[in-house]
Order: sequence, then C-alpha cells, then structure tokens
Amino acid sequence: MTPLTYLTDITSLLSLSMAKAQRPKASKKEFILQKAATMFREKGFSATSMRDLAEAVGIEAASLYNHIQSKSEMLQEIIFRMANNCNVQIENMENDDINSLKKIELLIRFHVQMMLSRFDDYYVMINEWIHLSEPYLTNFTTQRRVYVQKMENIINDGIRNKEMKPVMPYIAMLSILSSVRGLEFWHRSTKKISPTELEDNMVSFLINGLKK
Amino acid sequence: MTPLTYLTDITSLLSLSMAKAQRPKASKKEFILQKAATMFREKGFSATSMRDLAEAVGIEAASLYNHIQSKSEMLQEIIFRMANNCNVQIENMENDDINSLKKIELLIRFHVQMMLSRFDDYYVMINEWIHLSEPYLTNFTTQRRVYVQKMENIINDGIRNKEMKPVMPYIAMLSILSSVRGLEFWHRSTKKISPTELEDNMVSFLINGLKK
DNA sequence: CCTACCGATCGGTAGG
DNA sequence: CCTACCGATCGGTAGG
Repeated sequence: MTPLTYLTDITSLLSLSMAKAQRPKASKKEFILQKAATMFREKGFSATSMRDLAEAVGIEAASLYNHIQSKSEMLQEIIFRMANNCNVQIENMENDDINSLKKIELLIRFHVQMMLSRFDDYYVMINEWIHLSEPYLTNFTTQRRVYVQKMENIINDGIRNKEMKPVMPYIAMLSILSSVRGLEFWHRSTKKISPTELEDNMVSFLINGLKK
Repeated sequence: MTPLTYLTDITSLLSLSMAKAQRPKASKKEFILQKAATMFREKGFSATSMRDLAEAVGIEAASLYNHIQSKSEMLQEIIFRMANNCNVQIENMENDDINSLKKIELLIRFHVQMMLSRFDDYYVMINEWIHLSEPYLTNFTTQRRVYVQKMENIINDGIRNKEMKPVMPYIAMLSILSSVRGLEFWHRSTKKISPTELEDNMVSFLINGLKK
C-alpha cells in the first residue's frame, strides 16, 4: 500500500475544473473563493477588502455579492472544506489495519501534501480561523479539538504497543502539526528543495522522535 | 552550566517594573504596548482598533497619541524588541565552547521560555510581522533569514562533527521553531502540563530526531 | 454585472 | 488627557 492510497478521494474534493465544466455559476464562485484564499493568506482576513478582492477577480465590489453572501461566508467555506478533508482522512484511517507508527507517517504525509498542494486554503484554515464568527468559531475549535485528540490517541496506542518511544503524545502531536505549518517558510522561499524531498525528510525527522 | 545561564540578561530587557519606577512616561508607554501586544495577538493587528486599545488602557483614543506615534509604530516596537532578544541569544552562544547538540538544546529551551513567559510579544512577532510597513518589513525578514541560517549552521556543524544524525538541517530548524510556535495551543488550553514539563519534553522529542 | 450610495468605523489631528 | 472632528475606507444594499 502506497502512502497516496488515502489521498485518492481528495482530488475529487478539489474538483475545480469539473465544477467549471458542469456549472458555470459554481465555477465563478470557486474562482472568487480561490482568489479570496490567496488574499486572506497574503494580507490576512481583516486587511483584505472586498474592493481588493473584486479587483483581483476583475469585477466591481458590488458584483461579488451575486456569487457570495458575505466576506464571512467566504472564510467559512474555505475553512470548513479544508477541515472536512482532514476529518475524512483521519476517519478513513482510524479503523484501518495498519500499525500506529505507519498511521502517523501517513498523517504526516497527508498534511505535508495538503500544505504544499493547497497552500492558500490550508494556510487560511490554520491562521485565519480566529476571524470566524459564532457559531462557526466554536464549531471549528470543537472539530479541531476532536481531531488532535484522535491523533494523540494513535500515538498513545503506539506507545502501549511498544512501537513508539514513551514520548508525551501531546508534544508529539503538537510538533508534527506545527512542523507542517512551518512549511509556509518553504513556500515563500526559493524552493531549492523538491516537495517529495521535503515530505520524506520531514517524515524521517519526526518519526525519528517517535520510533524505538 | 545550567540551561538558564544564557537567559540572565533577558530579565533586564524585560525591565517593566524598573521603567515604571524610573520614568513614569515610559511606563505608561510600556503599559500601552503590553495591552497592544495582547490585543494584536487575540484579534490580529488589522482587526484591532485604536479605540479598542484605548478602552483597554482606560483613556480616549486620541490620548494614546501622547504616548505613541502611530499604530504601526507599536507593532514595530513589539516585534523588533523581541527580534533583538533572539539575536542577542544566538550571538552570545555562537562563540561559546559547547558542542552543537547542546547549543541546539539551549536554543530550544530559550525559545520555549520566550513563548511561555512573553507569549503576547513572541506571538505577535511570529504571526503579525506581515503587517509591518517598509522598510521595517524588509528589515525583519532579513534579520529572520540571518537567524535561521545561523541555526542551520549549528546543525550542520553537529552533523559534520558526528554529534547528530545526517538530517536535513533546514527541516530540523523548521521543525524546532515551528514546534515552539505550536505552544500557542498549550497557552489556550487548560494547562494541565507545567511549563518545565513542557520544555523538557519538547527538548527530548526534538533532540531525539537529531541525536545519534 | 454596474452605478450610486448607505451608515459605520477607521487612523489620526487640532486645539485646548 | 479630552472634545470635536477630519477624510478615507469599510462591508454591504437598492435598483436597474
């Protein structure tokens, strides 16, 4: 089984071009959301104005509202789609018959791949969730709490099965997710390291901290 | 030598109470900067208004300008003070006669301690630098580039001296700094783990990825 | 999808 | 340190 097995359904979630062919309206909305994600990442949600966004899209600010409901709604869509991707991934994996160390490796690979291939969306989820309004804010933080708990549970299992060193699961989980987040650095850099090299080396460094 | 040796000069840089006793004006400015750092962290620089800040300080918005020049200037002061702390730390250490692995351990401890004891300032430096205006923006990113290069160099030395595994220094540096950043999680949590426990376990997890 | 426009709020200043 | 206020810009709406 290759590490990519778990990622097969993600391309369908990405379905930008599909949507474009099938529903022109949805496509324009997707286009707007993509530009919004890029600007939210570059300038932050609060510092991005609807007029800036409209200019990037190529229409007047007022016209945006034919496609989206509000600035907040765009943030919600960007974040909860990405959160769903993450939830689907870990739930598919949980009941799978592979050992805990391999599960963690696959999770690291999944997150690195998300961070590299869907940089804007992933970055916005991680850095701009604070600007969600209620009840979305609580919804998100709850989902995140559940997610990281699942990850800690996998590490706990690994320690009990003697597959892993007796590290503090909380610290390992935190370091893994944070290290992936740190790849924003690489994204801003001259990219002398290839995505594959990056992924493999990150896996190897982090797994070294876990493996017996 | 205890890991804290390198931190002795930091308390003098923190000198909030000293300034309070000596120069009342400077003290009020410090008070404002501290409130600003907290709000910039909680809501982001752009979403923090001078009126919000004024209310937290207990004066009218216009009165803030008797103590500070502008909203931007506050961000600059918060960020460059913290950046200076980091630079002082690594420069003091560079020419020191300890091995590379110990240097990295001390750097991890330094960053964890900064993240825990000066959460607002550290967080603002890491997350809000993007809102600096030129020439401060370039100044900051340059300082950061130099800093992480120094850290990579230490890891490179460690590998050449056979103290460390042949990891990719870039990845190790990135994971270390990102893991510390991830402690914002802990800061928002119920804090069932003590700062010391946190520091020691983070050191041990990350050093495991490096140590032969 | 546009023009025209709304009330609210922004960072900051004048003058005392 | 305050009152009073500035021009600019914000997210969003009406109406076509």
